Amino acid sequence: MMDEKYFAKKTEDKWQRLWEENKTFEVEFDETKPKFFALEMLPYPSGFLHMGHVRNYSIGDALAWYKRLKGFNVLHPIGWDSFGQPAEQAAIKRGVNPRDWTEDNIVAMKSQLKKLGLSYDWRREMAAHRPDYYKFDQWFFLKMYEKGLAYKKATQVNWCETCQTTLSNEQASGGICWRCSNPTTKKEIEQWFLRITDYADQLLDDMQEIEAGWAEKVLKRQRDWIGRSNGAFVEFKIQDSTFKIKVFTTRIDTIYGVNAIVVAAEHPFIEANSDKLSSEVLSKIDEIKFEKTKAVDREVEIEKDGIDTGFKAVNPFSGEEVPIWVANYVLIEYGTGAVMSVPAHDERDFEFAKKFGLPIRQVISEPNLAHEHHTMQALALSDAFTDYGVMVHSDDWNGKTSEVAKVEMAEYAKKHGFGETAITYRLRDWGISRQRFWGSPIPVVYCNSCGAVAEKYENLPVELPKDMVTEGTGTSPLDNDSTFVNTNCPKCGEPAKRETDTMDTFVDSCWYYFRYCDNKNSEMPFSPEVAAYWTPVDQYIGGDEHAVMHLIYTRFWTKVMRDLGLVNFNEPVKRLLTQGMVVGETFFSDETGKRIYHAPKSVKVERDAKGKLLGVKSADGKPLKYAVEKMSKSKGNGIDPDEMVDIYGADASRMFVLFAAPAENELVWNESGIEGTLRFLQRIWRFVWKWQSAIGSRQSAVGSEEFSADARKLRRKTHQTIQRIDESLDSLQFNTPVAALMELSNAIHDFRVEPETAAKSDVYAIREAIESLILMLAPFAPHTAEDLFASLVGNENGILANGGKFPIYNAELAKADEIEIPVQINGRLRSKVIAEPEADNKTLEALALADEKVMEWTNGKEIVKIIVVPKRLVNIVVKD
RNA sequence: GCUUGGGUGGCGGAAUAGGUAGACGCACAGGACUUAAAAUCCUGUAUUCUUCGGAGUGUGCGGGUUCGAUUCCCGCCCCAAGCACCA
Repeated sequence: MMDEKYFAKKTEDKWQRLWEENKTFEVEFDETKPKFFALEMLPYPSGFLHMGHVRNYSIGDALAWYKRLKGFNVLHPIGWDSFGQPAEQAAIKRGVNPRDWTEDNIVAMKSQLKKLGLSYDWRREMAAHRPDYYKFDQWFFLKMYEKGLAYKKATQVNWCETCQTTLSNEQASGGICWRCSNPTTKKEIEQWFLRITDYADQLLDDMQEIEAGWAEKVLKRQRDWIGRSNGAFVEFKIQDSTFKIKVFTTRIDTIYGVNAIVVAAEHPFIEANSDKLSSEVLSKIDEIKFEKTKAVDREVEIEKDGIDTGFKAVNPFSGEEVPIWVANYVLIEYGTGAVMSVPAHDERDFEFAKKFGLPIRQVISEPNLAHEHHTMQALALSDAFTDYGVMVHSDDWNGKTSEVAKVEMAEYAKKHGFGETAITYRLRDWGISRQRFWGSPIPVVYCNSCGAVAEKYENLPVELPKDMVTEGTGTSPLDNDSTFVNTNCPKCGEPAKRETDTMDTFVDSCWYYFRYCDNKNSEMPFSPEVAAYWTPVDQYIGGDEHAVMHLIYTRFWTKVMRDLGLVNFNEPVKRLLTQGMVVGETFFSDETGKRIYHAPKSVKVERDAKGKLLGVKSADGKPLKYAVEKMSKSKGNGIDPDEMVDIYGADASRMFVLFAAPAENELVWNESGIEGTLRFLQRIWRFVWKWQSAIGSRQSAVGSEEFSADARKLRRKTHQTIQRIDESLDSLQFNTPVAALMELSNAIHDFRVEPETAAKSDVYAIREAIESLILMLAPFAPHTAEDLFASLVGNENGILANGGKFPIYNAELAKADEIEIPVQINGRLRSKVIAEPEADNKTLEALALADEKVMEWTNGKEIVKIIVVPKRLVNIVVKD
């Protein structure tokens, strides 16, 4: 029997228990059913949930419920991205084992997730730090090693002194460590790489398969990240030297305008010729290098700087001699580390030439000015002309367009052996070596006679030592564990040493969701047959901070898996929803600027009679400043989901998170709104309490019996709502369906019929409305929906166990008996008339003209024109 | 600077194959019930004027197209996020 009042905790405890007992959300591979894979980005087990998680999982859970009600076999799993630095740092700081720390955190967070009542199939849980999972990180590594996709090379890497680790280019973007925000430096080290650049073109080209389901901003960032550009290499000979300098250019058509060759300070030409350079030049080069290693303040643009080396290069097209400069604006990492400077047609070169007084010669002209440029020696340019145009001052090429010349000049260069067309990328190979303990060991052994040897598959996993190994400085912690390091060569059996670097944690998240399909498999990462049913992911949900790293790596990994024959598609994720951040309100003291008040409830908010915010004061009456910031523990503006669930219940909390803003928008947390969703749940509860016995005792079918006008109106609202919510959920809108549910609840409330006196048809209409409402409530407030459904149908097993389905929309019932047609005079609303929904234009026109208010406006005026839009409006155009 | 989003009441947000702007919720105000409070219920709430019937103004700003523009076009302003010497 249901309680008269809604007790969230009681209801939620009950259904969380029942779901577990009944294995409600456990799903199996079943080819007879259509599948749906709903996936949220897996959490790092920090130990506590934050509101970003709650939002992420509420969205995913709503979708999973919706798809279940629509008859899909829904795979909705969760796992743990449990390798990585926080565990290691916590271990160092507190002297605990990172494994224990991680496992404890998982236990804590799992109970928080369960309190939210999320509909996961918990049997499929995975955790990256457990050997049964990372065994297959290693398996994949070996496969890639065999295929030449994993390789080791000595390289300058980004190094963070504070974190004592290497960082990928992405993680050290802008010379700043992504984790600790301190400046990074460079260090020469032997590192393992994955050849993601082999897949650069596919990563770009396959985007067309997913562009319908991914936000453009994400694809754009990936495109920029890969940074493919089509151009050419050109070699410049050096006067009095056998050395040549190769440059990359996308504008070979501008080559007659070259005024200098400019190289990066780190370019090998400098190293090779350092003995011939003056001390002035060498010290300038050192200065440039030094400036680069300093912390880069991104707000300030670095001024261009450089020096003439005194060497001369020869332009292979014109034969002209140009000076060779070293400058700080040329990047060693991109292209060849050397550029041809064409100030007339490149903004950077223009700025540089202006500063150092180098000649500027225009060789591309706007088509209509080409003749003028031919006859005149030079036109003063105030800016670089970077558009395509017509060639001038370019010998035999004069008069050709840039587009034509680009192709022909590259061919010419190739024919004469000093160049060729080329494509360059910003994307670098992915360095996966980390000098850390808490990661998946790279399964390679170094043998004195055999060199680097792959570990055998049967020896996987290469397990981490049980105890935390003490931190070394600058070397891998595992170096200090002799039992781990010392092994035998898998090839010759002689004593050998293990690789002690571990893998970047982004490796773990590349393929974790495939593991959900088949997480008990000990032979393979997953069975290709089972994965073929569940994957690709139908809907992925997560923050857009993963737009480049995780989402590019996992797309790459999928393509590798495809080439290994594990999957038969190119793209792992059909649709991606990038949810907005949850931000908190923070209050500052006006006097000191310090953050002093955290919980919004501990401040006094002053408003005027209309509710407009006048100011915020502390409990003791001092004025406070207000700001919106990313929620975090340290800022004290975070909301503890546990606390929220205790006060309002999981259902009201989850529902509010979905209702408060569209999923992609930033959500400024404001607690007062939750009470609205709680009130809504209580109201539905009251409906069911009030009507359950009437519905139960008189639930006979209604046949030809006439429905009252009000009952027809309610049924209309019910069916309109069904259609609306179905469409919204299908297009991943979660805020508007909640509003629609509230509207339906308002309609039920306005249906003023009492159970004792209700006609059979009224009970039928009420039952239809309430039952539909409850079924459509399930994605948002599953516990409450389950309980109400059980009470209503008198079956304690709830919606899914009773085969509950999303209600069926009936277009006939949704149609109105009569509709209100606005009537405009000269485009301004003046009156409304009531008409049959099917009324034709003539009828509507006549109705409008006969309307009293309309006649007041048309009286004595000439009617110029009447526009009738069927079912929508009538507009009468009049003239005085 | 470039790119991508976005500017609608006191607040979060609805509504665009061009057709009643402000759904739904919050907040606020008044009322009913109550000894009182909470809960619940009723009413109001863009804005100005009003003879209380209505009338004018209003979706960042300025133009345009149209019977009609939050929606389409042109030119601006502002905000947010991302990228940033990629040759």
